[in-house]
Formats: sequence, structure tokens, C-alpha cells
Amino acid sequence: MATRQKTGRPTLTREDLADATLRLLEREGPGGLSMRKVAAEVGVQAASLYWHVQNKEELLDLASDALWEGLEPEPPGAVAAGDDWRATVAEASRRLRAHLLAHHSAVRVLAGRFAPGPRALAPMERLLATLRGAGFSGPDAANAAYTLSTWVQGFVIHEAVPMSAAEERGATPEQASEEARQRLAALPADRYPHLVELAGEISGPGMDTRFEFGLARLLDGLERLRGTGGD
Amino acid sequence: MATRQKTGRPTLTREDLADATLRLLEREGPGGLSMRKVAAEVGVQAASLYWHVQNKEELLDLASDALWEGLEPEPPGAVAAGDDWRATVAEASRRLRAHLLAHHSAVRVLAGRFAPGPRALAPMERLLATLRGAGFSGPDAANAAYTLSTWVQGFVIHEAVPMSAAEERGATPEQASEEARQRLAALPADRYPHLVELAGEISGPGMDTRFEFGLARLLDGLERLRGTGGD
DNA sequence: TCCACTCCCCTAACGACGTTAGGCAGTCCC
DNA sequence: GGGACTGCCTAACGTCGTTAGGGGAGTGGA
Repeated sequence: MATRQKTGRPTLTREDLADATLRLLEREGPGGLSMRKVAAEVGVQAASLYWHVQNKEELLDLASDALWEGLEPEPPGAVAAGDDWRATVAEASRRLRAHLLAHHSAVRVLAGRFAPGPRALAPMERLLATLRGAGFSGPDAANAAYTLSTWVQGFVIHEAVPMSAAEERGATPEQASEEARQRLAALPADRYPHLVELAGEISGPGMDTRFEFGLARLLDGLERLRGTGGD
Repeated sequence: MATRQKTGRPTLTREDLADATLRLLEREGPGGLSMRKVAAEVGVQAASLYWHVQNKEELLDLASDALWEGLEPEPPGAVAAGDDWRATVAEASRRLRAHLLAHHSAVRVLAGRFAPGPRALAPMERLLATLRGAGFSGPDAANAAYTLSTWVQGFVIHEAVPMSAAEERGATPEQASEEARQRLAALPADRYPHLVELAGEISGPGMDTRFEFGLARLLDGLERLRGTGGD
């Protein structure tokens, strides 16, 4: 399995392709992706990719798994007993959000492929360890981990769509959210009274606040389960 | 603005195109979509679509909004005061999940475009009305509605991926989840002890149970906020 | 009644795309 | 040294999104 060093270039790996795909997605935005460009990114002809990968589908699946690479574990002190589990889980969630947001363009393309690939396993294992360490039963920990990670991912998707759309139009996120607010406020108030009234709250730029709100609710709900000795 | 009745066929609308796109997505699965096929579906040549739509992007955006069509409102008794808000919100969430799951193939393609389009507004308005009726402040209601809907959508995406993948291979959902379980159970137990231990819980077919778990946690968290006089 | 005008669709074509077939250098094993 | 394998290549296929330009059917004014 030695690499072919004589030609100067080590042979490609599937990971190289996944990374190149992710790089391209971020540099050129969704839609700027093609087998030919991925090939060029790694210095090869398009047809050569099919030596490593069955088709574009598989390449995208690889890229979707590679999305999880580089997600840093929360600092130690994890697997905390007592009430520290809240802080640990909250921090892990914030890191996940920040990590995915850093790849928002790729998230948009790969959202329909989110699946527990090999690289997503390590964060999931850490989360389960924290929850079990906090006293949750096996089933509760599994369900809680699933709920948390699906929520964060759903949240980020909704953040990523206007973000990359604004980016493509050369607008700032503030401009985009202001436009969204105006669209809501301009709605017929007799049919959508609450949307009109809450236009500022719904489309405001306060995504950090909104994330913390959801996170706090979720953790509260989990805490109550733990307190009542769930399952 | 009269329709051209004499030729037998009323002229196309953008809604027709969105519906046809959705139909095609469900019939042929993700990847079976092209401008030419959408055109054929409505009995027209591909180039004619560009009279109604700027490009494929816009067509997909229309389809993503059309996804919300047909989502039935929860039965009346909504906007309930007291503790009934829990039942109302829970029912709305279950209906949303069921509705999106009925279009899982489209969900996969359109996940990266989820945005509050015109047709998504009515369900959101209803949800806000319920929450405000239950005593939540404006900002709390807005945040709660956002948290709930992003979670349901994230959940469904994670459900839709293996579902349509299994469908394409002609496997049953049970087979698919059993395969997922075996993949987890076969992991190195020293590196992923909790994943191996909980393989059955994580990849089991009990998606309904898992959904109810997350829903209950979320509602518990919201209830606590209401109880403490949120805002 | 005729004529301009708009609406909505058509045919034809362009370049880029995903993918396959077949070939050809280097490298490894005997 | 010879065969087999690996990892790339060139060439080509059919399909795709999209544009240019044309035309017929309906509408409103003279």
C-alpha cells in the first residue's frame, strides 16, 4: 500500500476527495460543485475520481461525513457528575453550531444527507458519555442525544439558508434579516396578526439569543426527566 | 389575464410547476429531477419553463414552499388556555412530522432551502396564536415556535435520509434500521463503549417513541418557563 | 375588420455536466 | 525479467441547464 512517491505526488485518498469537495463548496458556494472541479482541486482529471469513488452521490456522502472533522471536543471536565452536565452539554451544542455554521454553504448542500457516518460517531459517543455520567438511563441518554443533535442541525440549517443566500448577493446578514423583518411586517395584519406583531422577534438578527433559548428549554426538559428518575 | 381556454389547456402557473416538481421528486426520488422532466410533467417543453421561472434554483425554492401545502391545521379547540396548549402544540408537531415524512424524498432535496416562504406562514401563525394564548410573552412565543419547528424539521431530515435510501435499494425500513444497528454494534467497544452498548436504542425502529421523547422534553422546558413567568 | 401588441409556447443550439470505455505508464511480487 | 495491479490518462456518450429567436393565438384600439 505504498504511495507512489516517484511521481512527486502521493496517491489520492477518499478523504482527500471529501476534503476537496468541502473546500470547493465553501469557496464557490452551493451549485459551484462538479466532478470536474473537484478533480481539478486535487490536480487530476474528472474520470480519475471514479477510481476512488463510485459516483457523485458517494462523493457527497463522503463530504457529508467529513463535515464532522475538526469539531473540537469540549474541554475536559466532561463526563461531569452533578449539575455540570448541563454546562458540558450546552458547550458541546454551541461548538457544534459554530462548527456547522463555519461550513454553512456545505451544510445547505449536504443537509439532505445528514447521517451518522464514521466521523460523526466520536462527538456522539462523547455526548452519550456525558449524559450517562449525569445519571440518565441508557434509553434516555440515547433519546436525549438524538433530540439535541437533530435540533442543533435543524437550527443551523435554518440559519444557513439566508446566510449563504445573502452572501451570494453580497449583502450583510443584517441587511438580510432586516429585509425578512420587513416582509413579515408587510403581511396582512388581519390574517397574520401574530406574525406581524412579532416580526422583529422572528426575523431579528438575534440568532445567538434564540439558540440559547432553545438550548435552555431542552436542558430544562431533560433535567426534569432526570429529577423524576426517568425510566 | 384571461386563460387561454380555446387551446384546451389553461395556461400554467408557478404553483403548477411547484406541484409538478414535488410530484416528480416523490415519484422518481431525489436525483430524478430535471427541467426537462418537470416540463414533460406539465405537458410542455423545457425552455417554456423559463417564461414562468428564472432558473432551476427558483423552481426548487417554489417547490420548497409548496411542501407546506396540505398541512392540515390541528382540530379546533386550539388557542386553548390553561394546560391544553400542550396537547395543541404536541398535535401540531405530530402533524408537521407526518406531513413532511409523507414527502421524505422531497425533504431530502429541499432541506437546504427550508425558509419561511408564504405557505409556511399559516402554520407558524397558528402556532404563535396557541403559544400566546397559553400566556407566553411575545418574544418567548417567537423563540418557542422557532425552536419547535426547527427541531421537528431536523428530526424529519434525519428520518428521511435512511428512509429514502432504503426505498431506493428496495429494502424495508426495518431492514435498514437493523443494518444500522449492526454497524453500531460492530464498532470497537473500547473506543465507542456507549454507542456499542446503546446500538439498539440509537438505531432502533422506534422513531415514534423518540419523537415523543423529544417533544415531551421540549414541552416540559417550555412549561417551566411559563410557570416562572417567563420573559 | 384589420393591425399592433402581449402572452405563452415552440425549435434549435451551446457549453458544461456525470459517467463509461479503453489505454498506458509506473510499481510490486515472483 | 515478466506478469499483475494500481492509479491515472484521453476520448466520447447522452443528458443537463439555459439562451436566442420565432410563431401562433388571444386582446384592445382604430
